[in-house]
Amino acid sequence: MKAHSAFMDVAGQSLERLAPRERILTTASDLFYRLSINSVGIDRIIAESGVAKMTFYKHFPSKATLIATYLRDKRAIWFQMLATATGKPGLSATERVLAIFDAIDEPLRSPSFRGCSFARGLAEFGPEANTPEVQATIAEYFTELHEFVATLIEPLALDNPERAVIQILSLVQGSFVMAQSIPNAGIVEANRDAAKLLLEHP
Amino acid sequence: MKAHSAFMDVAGQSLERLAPRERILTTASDLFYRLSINSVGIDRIIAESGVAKMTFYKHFPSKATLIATYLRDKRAIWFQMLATATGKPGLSATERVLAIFDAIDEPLRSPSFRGCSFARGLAEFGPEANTPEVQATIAEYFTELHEFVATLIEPLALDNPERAVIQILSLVQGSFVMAQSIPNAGIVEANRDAAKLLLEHP
DNA sequence: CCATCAATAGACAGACCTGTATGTATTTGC
DNA sequence: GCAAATACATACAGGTCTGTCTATTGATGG
Repeated sequence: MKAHSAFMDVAGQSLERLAPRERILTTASDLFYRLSINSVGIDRIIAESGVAKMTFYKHFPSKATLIATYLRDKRAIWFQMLATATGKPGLSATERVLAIFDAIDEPLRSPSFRGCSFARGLAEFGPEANTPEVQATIAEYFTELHEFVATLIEPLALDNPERAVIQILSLVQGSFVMAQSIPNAGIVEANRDAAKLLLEHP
Repeated sequence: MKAHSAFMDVAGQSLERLAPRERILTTASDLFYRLSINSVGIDRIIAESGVAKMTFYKHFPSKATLIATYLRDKRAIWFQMLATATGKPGLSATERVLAIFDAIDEPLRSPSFRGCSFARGLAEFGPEANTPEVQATIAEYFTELHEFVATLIEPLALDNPERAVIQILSLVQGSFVMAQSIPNAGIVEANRDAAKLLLEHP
């Protein structure tokens, strides 16, 4: 199953030496995120990843499968990052929640930041779309994120934990949108302050 | 310039009796919002609005023009609603800000709610798109909304008014995203509570 | 009543879309 | 080194996309 041997001799464009499946996913991820999913065609992904069309369709039977795989990869990376940030030893329960904001601060300042892939996915593949695999992947992400934050908040023993979860999630998603519309402002800092107040206030 | 005479005799499907331009806009608005902009073609809008293709292109020289018009109409309706809600006489400065949440509560509970048209527009027409008219319309919306909230918050004479503006806007945009991902929850109520605390707390 | 303009119907161009088919070359495992 | 799997290039099918063109019908206003 391993696809590329050990040629670590020189640092080429990295993409050139990847296995076809990885080249496709890397290219698709870049294009889907920079532009949008519906506006990027299979032909372009095939051309830019330097892969034959039949190779593409061997790895991904349809574009919908590629999209779902793209989203699942994004989800894995994002939750990995979240788990690392919130799981650092020595943090208080409140600090674990606020660590979410610390973790997203830098990415959101990047000029290449284009928002939350899943909120954007929802914008393109809503309830009336005919892509159940994609819609299910998006729905699962939001459920999982909700549970993740609920678990973080639980030890705080708040009067209304569900309300706090909604507030934190809204501040996070709101940060993602705002970072695109008014860049270079202290958006995450402001919303971290808000989260802190909400968690500490009775 | 007037296009339809006065036949108010019977209440038909309302769309049938509108002038072509209005039929196009109504149909496009419905499809763009329910599905997405990129996934709805001109042909479908023409077919569903019951208009000839040349009539469409007479009123809207390109799809981009239609999109921009659609967004400008949405913006006008939305700001009209905001102005009405926040401008009611007898409200305190804080209540005026919170009136935003009161105003969005019901729409967000509707099963047909599909998020903020402009955040979704940003998802489809980002910095790398080749549709300057659309991108400019979206950017103007966010600037205007920012200014609107800043004006509402100004009389509160907060220590850090800009931070409060970001927080309120984030809670609003976050509400829009969350309402799609976990429907039927008290999202707006939770975020109204958050806004209240943020505004009243030092 | 007639000229003008708006709207209709429908064909068409050329590009792009997803997905398939047909061969050829290149790795890879044994 | 050789057989088998993998990836390559390319052409093609059938559909959809935006936008143009022609020709006809219908309403309006003087």
